[in-house]
Order: sequence, then C-alpha cells, then structure tokens
Amino acid sequence: MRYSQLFLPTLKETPAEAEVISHRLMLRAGFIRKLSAGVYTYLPYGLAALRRVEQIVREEMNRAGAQELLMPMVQPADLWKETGRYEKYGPELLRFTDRHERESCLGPTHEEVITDIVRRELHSYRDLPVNLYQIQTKFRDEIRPRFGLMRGREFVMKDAYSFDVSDEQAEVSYMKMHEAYKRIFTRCGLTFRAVQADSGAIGGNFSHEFMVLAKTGEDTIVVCTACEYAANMEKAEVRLAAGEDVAAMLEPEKVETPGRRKVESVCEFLGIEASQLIKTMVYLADGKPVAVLVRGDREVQEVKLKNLLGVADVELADDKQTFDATGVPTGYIGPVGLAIRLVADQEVAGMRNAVAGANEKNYHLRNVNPGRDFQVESYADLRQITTDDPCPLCGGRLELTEGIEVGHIFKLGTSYSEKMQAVFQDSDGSEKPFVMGCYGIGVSRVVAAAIEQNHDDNGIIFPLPLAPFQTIILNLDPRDEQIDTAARKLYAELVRQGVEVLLDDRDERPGAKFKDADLLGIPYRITVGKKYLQGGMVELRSRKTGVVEEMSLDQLLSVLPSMISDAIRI
RNA sequence: CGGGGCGUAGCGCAGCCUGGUUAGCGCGCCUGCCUUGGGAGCAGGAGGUCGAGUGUUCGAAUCACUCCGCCCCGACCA
Repeated sequence: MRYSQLFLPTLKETPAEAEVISHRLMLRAGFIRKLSAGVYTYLPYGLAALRRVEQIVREEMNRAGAQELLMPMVQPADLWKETGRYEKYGPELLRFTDRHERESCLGPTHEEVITDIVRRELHSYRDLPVNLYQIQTKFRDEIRPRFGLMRGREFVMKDAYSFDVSDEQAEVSYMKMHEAYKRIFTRCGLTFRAVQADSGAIGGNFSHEFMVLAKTGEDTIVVCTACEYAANMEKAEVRLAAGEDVAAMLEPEKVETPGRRKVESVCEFLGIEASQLIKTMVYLADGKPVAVLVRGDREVQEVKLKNLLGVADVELADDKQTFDATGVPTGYIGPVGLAIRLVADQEVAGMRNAVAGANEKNYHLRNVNPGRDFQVESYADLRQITTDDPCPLCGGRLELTEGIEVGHIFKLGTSYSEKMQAVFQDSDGSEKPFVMGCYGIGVSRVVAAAIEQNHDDNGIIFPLPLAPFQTIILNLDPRDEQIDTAARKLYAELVRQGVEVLLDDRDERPGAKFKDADLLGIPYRITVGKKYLQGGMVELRSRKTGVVEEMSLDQLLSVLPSMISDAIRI
C-alpha cells in the first residue's frame, strides 16, 4: 500500500475527549472516529488491526474444531422470554418494536439464538459434541461507555457455544477452549493470564477470565510469582495460616476507650497490634443488617460476603443504619451479646484473648474468645487477599496487577437448554438437555488492550502479529529519482515475498514521516534517504527496541522477510 | 441514575466573570515561493447559525431558564 493513497488521517494533537492511552492513540493514529457515545467507525487502519485479531481467532477456533456461523443481530423478544432474560437482563438490553409492533432487541449475546438453532437441528447424541462460533458486532446499552474501544456500546465479539452429551464431555470442550484461548493471546503477542473468575449474572459454575496485563486495566488481579495461579480479587482464596494460637483463655475485661472508634486509635490506646483486634462491620444484605467480623488489620471482600449470604447486594451500613440495627454507635460494636445476624472470616476463629467493641459507647472488651464469648452463624473466607498471603496453590509469593478482560469462558451446564427445551436423545434412548458452554473474546477490546500494553511516548508499538503493516518504507525524498527508484524496488520485492508493506511516498518533510511511523507503531521501519545516495545503504529500525542497522538493499531483502515470518510463527 | 466539568472554524484553545462595532490565536486545509534525516520558513487565502430554544436588554458568544450532546468520578458490567 502506498501511503499517499491511503485514507489514514493522523492527528498531531490529542482530541480532548480521550483520557486513556489506547483511546488517544487510536484517535491520533487514525484507527477510529466517534459517531456517538460508545459507538465508533473503524477507519481502514483500525479495521486492518481488527482483522488481524479476527484472523488469529478464526484460525485457532477452527483448529480447536469449532465451526463459524453468523447469527442475526436483531432478535425476537419471544426467544428471550423463554429463558426469562427479557425481563432479567435490564436496560443494557436495547429493546424496540418493529412496524408490526413485534417486540425485538439488539443482541448483546447469543445464547438464546444458538440454543434455538441447535434444538431445531440436532436431536441425537451422534451429532455431539458441536461447537459453533461467530465474530459479530454486539450491542450493549452500557450505563456509561468509556475509554474508547475498551468499553463501547457497540463492539466486535467472538462468541462460541459448545453442546455436549454430559458434564464430563462439556468439561472436555471447556478445556479445549481454554487451550485455544491461550494460543490465541500468545499468538497476538500479548502478556496475559487466565484467572479463575466469578461467573456473574450469565450463570454457570466453571469460569475463567483472560486478562491482558496493563497498568490501565479495569480489574485488579492476584498472580503468583512462582506458579500459574491467577485470580480475581473477588475470587482469590485466602489460605489460612498454619498454627493456632493456643494461649490460655483469660477472663473478659471491660476497658474504657473514650472516643476511640477507629482500629488504629483503639490499638494505640490499648498498646496492641491491629491483628489482636476483632473488627465488627455492619452490612446491609439486601437491606437486612448483618455483622461481619474480620481481624483488625484485614478488609472485608464484599463479593465473598455476598456469595456466602446468597444475596443480591451488600452495602456497608452508614452510622445511622448501624445504630438503628444494633443500638450501638459505630466504633464500639462487638460480637459479644450482639443481637443481629453474625458471620466471621475464618481467621477470627483462631484468635485468642482479642479486643473487640463492648457494644457500649466508649468501651471495648479485652480477652474476647470466639466460641466461649460468642457464636457466629458461619466462618468463611471473607476477607481481601493481600500480597502478604501465600499463593493458595503453591504457597509462593503473590503480586497484585491490573488487567484488561479480553476473554471469558463459562461452563453453562443445562440452564439454557432446560428452559428452552433443547434436548437430544442419548444412546440409551433417554431424552437429555444439551450441556452447554460459552466462550467470548472481545475482539475490538483486544486491539485496545494491545495498545494499552504496548506503547511509548511516541505512539503505538504493535506486536508484529497484530500490526496492520509489518514494515513501513520511508522514502525521504520522493523527488530524487535514485531514492524513489530504490524505495519502489524495495517495496515491490518485499510485497513479492509476502511482507505487508506501507510505502510512505507522501510529499512530506522527513520529520513528519518519522513521527507518523512512530505513531502508527509499525514494527519495522526502513529509511531510504541521503545515505542511500552516499553509499547505497538503507536503515532498518525496530520500533520496539529502537535499534538501527544500516545495510544494502540486498542484505535487507535477505534478512527482513525471514525475521518477520519467524516472529509470526508460534 | 447521583456528583463534577465541557460545548466558540476540521483539531487544540482564548474571549464570557465585568453585555457594546468587522469573534480571535496555534495546528490543520487551499495557492505560490522555498525547503527535504525527527511534525520547517515566507507571502496570500478559504473556513463560524459561538450546541439548540426561550427569556432579560436599546444591544447577548457573554446574563437567566429549559433542553440536547460530550467527557470525568461513582453505582453497574463480557
């Protein structure tokens, strides 16, 4: 491709609307333009990057035995009513009626449609397993679209759905996808981790998220430095430290702690460590008060609490709500004699002679002992994991890092197939619902994540497999016949060898060409200029390392194509 | 939906508080000259219903009200 013919509007200045780096760079490098909130046009250069990701996804899905199809974006409400999601999905599902007053919606996901196809066409265990996927534009009417392609309302997604005869077979399908996903993100040249995840509203009980590691990620994840373990903060299991405190239980003692409400000030006042204090937090679980106990130096992990209580929502009670529920002002609440529902972090069970609120203003209790002085409804892992905790798998050191979710795989089980009466006849003649799995990749988000992970002050640094062009040739002086001839010759020869090349033949000054080349993030840059006139040499520069090598045209042609094909092969 | 902010040329902004002739600046764009290894220089030029509506006023980009759009934080979310 010749740059002079390409629709590639780059921007010298950053538009005010963009905050995160990938969004800014995508606007500046002519990837996208906004049409309305969370809705973007892909310009040729951005589309080329998107196609790179799509192609890798396609190849790996096909390799894993999945088959591509394409489902409608407009879907009838009736189908969604079968699974109850038409009511349940909320305002994110864009609903409308057509000219015949038929209720419809724009597909935010396609479980209903695929299940409908399969129940109509597949009836026997002999037809299974099957895995069908599509790469398609989804629409979700996000509360607040932001960050450009990272969280748009309209976005390109690959979604796959597997159908199996049994739970065991479904797990085999799941593992195949898990492997395929690892290959996909590896081939994209991204640093990522597969993390255990909460399966969320979509349902199911077996779930991994694929996170691209980048500073600007929306989620915090815990990764082990020694093994493969990685998990969401909400899911990361805390391993209880071995060894119990076997100190003799002392008699409870009430102590005056005037005005000491915070953990810190109580500890300072009584001369104890935060780890010797039982912190009592009052939450409203679906509106009803529950007291939660954790060690003074720990934080409650609300998602774990929510899951334990089996409620839809937990919220920390404010001072007034706390007083209304317990009759005690915040800061002096404790488990001893407390009348409301009580749960505790597992760690609390092993505490001896701890300090806790006395349920009386300005008083705390010393020598409080779980079991003797109070009972809880249940002990469970309820606290936030920290980097001081050991890896739950191998005991290694943990690190916290930010991640961008680019893929999510679920074992769905039979929830959809049962509701939609999608059944097959098994070898023993019995009728069974399909056991399903679903597997998503945010294709457009992968492009954004790749940029978040790979850029510098001058622009994008594309991983070679995702770059719209693998090489850019800068013709620094198109009017000089010798330079122009050399640049064209290089271009033609590289194209012949299968390299994706952009030839910058614009009538621009060299500075502008260098700046654009950096901004666009093309992995290899060849410069043909003055040095060619002087000694027949051109420059090859790596965008990533900045290393520059001078060589002749012949040398370049003999090394570059193989460098590129080696790098793309996995 | 709650909180905060912004809408003035394609992009980035000033002007608004304290109303008053032809609404400015930088970049980009067009023409010409010149220049060619990190977003050059000179000269000339095009481009605006100042987001929309209503009101206040002799007079509104400027003041008031309403609406619309966009951005950021929060709740929410593959």
